[in-house]
Amino acid sequence: MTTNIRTRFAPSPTGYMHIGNLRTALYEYLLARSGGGKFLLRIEDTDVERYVEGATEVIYNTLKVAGIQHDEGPDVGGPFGPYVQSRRRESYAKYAEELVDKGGAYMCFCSKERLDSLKEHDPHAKYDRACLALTTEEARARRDQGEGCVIRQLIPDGETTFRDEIFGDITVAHTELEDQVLLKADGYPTYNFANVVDDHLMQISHVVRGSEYLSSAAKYTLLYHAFGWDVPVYIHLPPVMGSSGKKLSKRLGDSSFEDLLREGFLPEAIVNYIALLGWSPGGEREIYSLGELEEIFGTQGLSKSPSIFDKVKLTWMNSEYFKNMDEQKFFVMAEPYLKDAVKRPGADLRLLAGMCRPRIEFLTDITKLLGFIDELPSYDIALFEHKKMKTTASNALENLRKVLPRLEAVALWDLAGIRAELEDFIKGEGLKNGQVFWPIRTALSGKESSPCGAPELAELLGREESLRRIRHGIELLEQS
RNA sequence: GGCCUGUUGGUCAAGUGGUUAAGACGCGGCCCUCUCACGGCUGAAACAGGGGUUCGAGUCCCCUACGGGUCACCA
Repeated sequence: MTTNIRTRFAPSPTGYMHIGNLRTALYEYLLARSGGGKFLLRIEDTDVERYVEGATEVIYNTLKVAGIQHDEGPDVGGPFGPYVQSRRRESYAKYAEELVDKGGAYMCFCSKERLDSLKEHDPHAKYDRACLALTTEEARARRDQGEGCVIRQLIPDGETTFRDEIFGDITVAHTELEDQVLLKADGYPTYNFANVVDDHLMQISHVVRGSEYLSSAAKYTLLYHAFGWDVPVYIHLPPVMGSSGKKLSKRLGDSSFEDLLREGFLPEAIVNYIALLGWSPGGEREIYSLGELEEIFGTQGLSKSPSIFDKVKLTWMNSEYFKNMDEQKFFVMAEPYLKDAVKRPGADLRLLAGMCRPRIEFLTDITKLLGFIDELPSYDIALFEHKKMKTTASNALENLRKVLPRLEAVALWDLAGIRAELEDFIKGEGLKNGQVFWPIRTALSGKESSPCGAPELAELLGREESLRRIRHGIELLEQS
């Protein structure tokens, strides 16, 4: 059994961390943690043209907020640095030379034009190996004279079989493979090369990446063989798709991690949701903290087929996180929204927080939920009619008129006092609860639903405001 | 187009030859109840199609269909 698990998240800094990327990072992190190993971050910035300013900050921040902390990386250091590929250039050149000497690669001087012309008749034509005819000495001499060149991998005859943890054994005939460029003319390595070299040097044991690399894996395997290095365990993840059925992307308007946070999703909920998107621990449980996931994660639960990102289910999970959250923590998070929604002095914000908690999917829902407290919305008297409550406009009016003086006479305006008075009234009149509670609740809130019932509303609003709203309700009913 | 690969309810998914094919989200109904929400119960809803192998196939094999990936001096 492997005990030295080392995984890595190796994004290229494009400035946009989509959910699929984050999930990959999460699985890499969980795999390392579940085996007591290390998780590292490596920035793959070998494409100078695509570099985006500030993009690495997005990566750091996303991982931090998600709680996916790396043990080694550009910002935290580590024994295998630097962890930024642009700062490891000499290393790639050195290994490329080594591979040339070992016969696993060769220099190529072909121009872009010549390469293009090869594809004129067949766009899928492979490089014709023209430069393979050169001896290494000839090639080096030309290069020393300043002629631009790239280094290409020499694909031998035959076929390669590699194993993927998810997909099993895959065999690829070498005729399908091209002598791909390993070192570009600008001296930078291609992803295909840098990845293999770095993964080896950083002693990565498990390579987790998107399944778009599956068809390249044979080439990487050949590279490891050519160097005489151990091949890591491959884990190719199927993609996360948007509701369009296409892979998640910024272009299609799919939300990034940061977008989701802005929309009000909790990082814990997002992490929990994406952990289960393409992986299952088995069993029926669905709510897991990051710490719990670290304990139970394993590659055997990984799915082979793509998954569609479902914001509706994520929304449900978000509300679950509010419901299960520590009371004080919820209050601290909700407080700004509560204060914004309810300006009335003396409002019991903790009580309100407790009411909102099981009723919200997002913190912003609080505003809608409590807006009626400061100001009674204008409402239609049709609200007083409720079939199930057995209320009509006329009996609502009648009951409100009757109960008003009773409420006016309540000595101590608190929940117990109000409730006792109302219950006594109902009993005395021989009515159903709803016939009294419903009209009062309606008059007090002006809404068809409220986060609490009539007595609670009355206490919340206070004697004066409550009586005022009930009188207003009576007036509305009288006018019709 | 070649090659690689996938396909269980609308969605996420369990299932590794014998099950009435779990569970969750969403949707419908009921209960609780002064509304809404929570909670509880419940319903509709799936093995892409066709051939094999087998006493027996969602599970193994083949073909077809549909989908995804890849074929760059991008990652």
